[in-house]
Amino acid sequence: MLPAADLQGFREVKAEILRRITVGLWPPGSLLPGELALAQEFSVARATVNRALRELDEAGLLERKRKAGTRVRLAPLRQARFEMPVVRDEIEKTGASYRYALIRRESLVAPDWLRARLGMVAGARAVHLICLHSADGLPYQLEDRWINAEALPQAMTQDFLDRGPNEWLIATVPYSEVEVSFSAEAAGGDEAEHLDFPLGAPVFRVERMTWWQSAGITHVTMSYRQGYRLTTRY
Amino acid sequence: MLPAADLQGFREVKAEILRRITVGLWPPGSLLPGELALAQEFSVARATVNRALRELDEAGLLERKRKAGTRVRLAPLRQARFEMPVVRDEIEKTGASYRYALIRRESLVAPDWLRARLGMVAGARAVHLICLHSADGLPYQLEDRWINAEALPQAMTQDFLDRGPNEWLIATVPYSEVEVSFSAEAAGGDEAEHLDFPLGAPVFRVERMTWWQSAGITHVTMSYRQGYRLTTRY
DNA sequence: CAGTGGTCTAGACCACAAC
DNA sequence: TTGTGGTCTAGACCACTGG
Repeated sequence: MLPAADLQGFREVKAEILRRITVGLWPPGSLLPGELALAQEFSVARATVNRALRELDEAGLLERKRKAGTRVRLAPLRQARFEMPVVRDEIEKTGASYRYALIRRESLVAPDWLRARLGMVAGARAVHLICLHSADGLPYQLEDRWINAEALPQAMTQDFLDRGPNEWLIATVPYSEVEVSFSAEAAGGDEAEHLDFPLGAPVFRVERMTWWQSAGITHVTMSYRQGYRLTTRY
Repeated sequence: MLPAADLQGFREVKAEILRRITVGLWPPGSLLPGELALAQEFSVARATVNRALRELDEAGLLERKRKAGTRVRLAPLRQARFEMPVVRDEIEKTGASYRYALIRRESLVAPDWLRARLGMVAGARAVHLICLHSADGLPYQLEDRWINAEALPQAMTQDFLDRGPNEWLIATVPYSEVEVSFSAEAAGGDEAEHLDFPLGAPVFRVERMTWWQSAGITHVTMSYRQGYRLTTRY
């Protein structure tokens, strides 16, 4: 091994370890030197090496076990991370003008499927909203939202005329547990009408449920305009 | 404030801080005490508080600036993280049997769109593969892959009959820069035929490009069987 | 049982940005 | 200028787990 120039911070240590993996010096499955050995080689404290290794582990490149040591993963864990901003920000970030419109608003007894998903009691009431978010006047996202009115009674008195329920919820519920899923579906009647799709055309849908303190808060289905792509790089 | 029971590790500190945010003690936009103050309150070292705050920051809940201090984000950054395992693992994890089949294999001059995407020179050759991955005999994923043969000449001599190009690439190219995107598209001829879709039906597509040391390696479009959903929780 | 990673501590210096 | 987070260090104890 070449004489190791002294590295400075955990970032450099991380980069050097990554380099050794990419050039094949530490092939998949191989055992890395212990933290102490690496710390001595790089002339840094063990905590510095630890942070570098921990971040590479979290990134899915390494596999660490006490006593067994640190190994390069045979198949690096492929994981993708997406930022999911509020629609308004997503649109305004592109320079387009944002417009919001409430299409339908109704207050009713929660349907069975919603009660099951959010864990609501029988007979519980819910607010149902349909909203359209547009970019430069063109339909961008159709939002079909249900809010648990037992958990959030304030939702009953909101008119949601000026801003979308998403923004209102974010400002109202401090923090929540979330489940998101993506899928491709055939456009239904509402989507066809408001997003200007042919009926049955492919729609990119994002479905999200959120809980707060173990109470189901809201369920939303967001359908995007044609050609929408969710992209990330890492 | 109630007398703070002494907390033990960074996880407990993190949980306590999260609790104070969720119950509204530290509302969105508010300024948290400094690391030193928190360390004293919880009777831990500043490094412990630092790690707790750093992780909450990475999770998108806090906003930290030198000199300005740590604030609760007005709108918590919503970010979703998805595990994207190799198809074989994804299928076998459900208990289903995995089957791989090579449908087409051709070696040709890279088309313009591919050259543009991967940064290949004019006239560069590429290997084009179409593969089907099945679960319990049912079509699960159709893979349409291009490999840059200039960057990976070994791809020319691989037959890809026994295992998918994805697994071969993972074992061959140590590490790469990746761009992933998700979209909903209308099923084309290949998809209709091999995934047993009606032509034009909605298909969930994942597109991925990878680079290694700034050389474009591969481009792949993966189309999933009907009903496929990508789900995550956080 | 012994080696490895996981975490904590106390103290320190520095960089940045608000004032 | 000065306060805050960002990071490093040296040392320590502990928990898990492989041999």
